[in-house]
Amino acid sequence: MTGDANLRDDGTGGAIAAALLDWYDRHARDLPWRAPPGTPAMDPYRVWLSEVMLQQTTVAAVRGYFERFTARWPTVQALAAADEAEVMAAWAGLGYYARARNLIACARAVAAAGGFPTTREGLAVLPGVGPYTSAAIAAIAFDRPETVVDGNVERVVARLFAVQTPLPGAKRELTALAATLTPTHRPGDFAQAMMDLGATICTPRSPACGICPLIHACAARAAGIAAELPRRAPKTARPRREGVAWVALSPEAVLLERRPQRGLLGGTLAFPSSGWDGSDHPPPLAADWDERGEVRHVFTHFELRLRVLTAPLAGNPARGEIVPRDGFDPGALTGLMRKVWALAAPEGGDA
DNA sequence: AACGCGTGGCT
DNA sequence: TAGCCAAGCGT
Repeated sequence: MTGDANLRDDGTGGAIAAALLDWYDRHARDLPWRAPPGTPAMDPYRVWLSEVMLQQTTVAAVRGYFERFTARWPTVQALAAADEAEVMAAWAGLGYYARARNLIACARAVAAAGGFPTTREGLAVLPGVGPYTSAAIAAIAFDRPETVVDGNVERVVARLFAVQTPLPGAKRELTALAATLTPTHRPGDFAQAMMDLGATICTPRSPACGICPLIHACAARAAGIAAELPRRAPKTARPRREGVAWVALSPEAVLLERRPQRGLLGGTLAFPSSGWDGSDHPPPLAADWDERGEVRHVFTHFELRLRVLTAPLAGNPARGEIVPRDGFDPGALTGLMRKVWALAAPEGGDA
């Protein structure tokens, strides 16, 4: 139960791993995709699915999606056989939709190969599986001593070693330092412990150093600069874009379209729109459009103000697809398009 | 090597 | 309110 077994005998690294694993045994968060501390290997499908969902996404946001996905598609074979539009609809609202497209491609490649690769190098070839995710699956699902470096680990390591180099340039340096800490025993628990520590104690703004299991090893704490690390290069301002969304509807149907596979909101279901994403379209329908208000939405690299117009759905639209109202689920829309629907819908948002 | 890519919670 | 940040990847 304690972290005293098979420690590396190279001094600091082993002692830090031991202290962290001991803390993890007592304080590991209870998460739907996680086995109890000490469990040697976890189902690679669940590890992969959760890790892809967690890319740049909070635990709170992922929980429900993970439960729904695993209930509906319990195995990678089931997911590989799923209809693409159904997977996109199930992913809708979670963001970064290239992940959903890569998820399908990855599931099909894995199912065709008869299972997941068991090494970091083999995993890193899969679509949507990069340096972080390949190391995480190798460590957590296959008990390999790989070093997992996400935003939490970068912060914890920058503080432990008082690294002053600003991110993202410090990435290589921090990865090398993190590797000196990785134990050969329980590498998956160690990786998850580092991320739990970063998420709950070694937090960005005001770290709870008073209850940190690594306080005696932390150079930044000793220097009184823990909250200032990691340093980051200044960010560029976020520009504002403007556009229009057209919602054509009748009592029986709504006009929707599938966005191009690549690019912004690629492959998702949307109302026809223009002027904000590089496109320049006329309205999909010649009509007397009614102004319903403005939606505000913040993307990673720009802020959007989208005017929402409605009109009766009649005649032959120049683009889009006429979808029956009883076959239209607003839950299958992205966050942005849900806001558009909330303004346009006759009864405050439900289909 | 930068940049494009969503969304929501917290301060 | 406006900014910051989150279990990153692909190009």
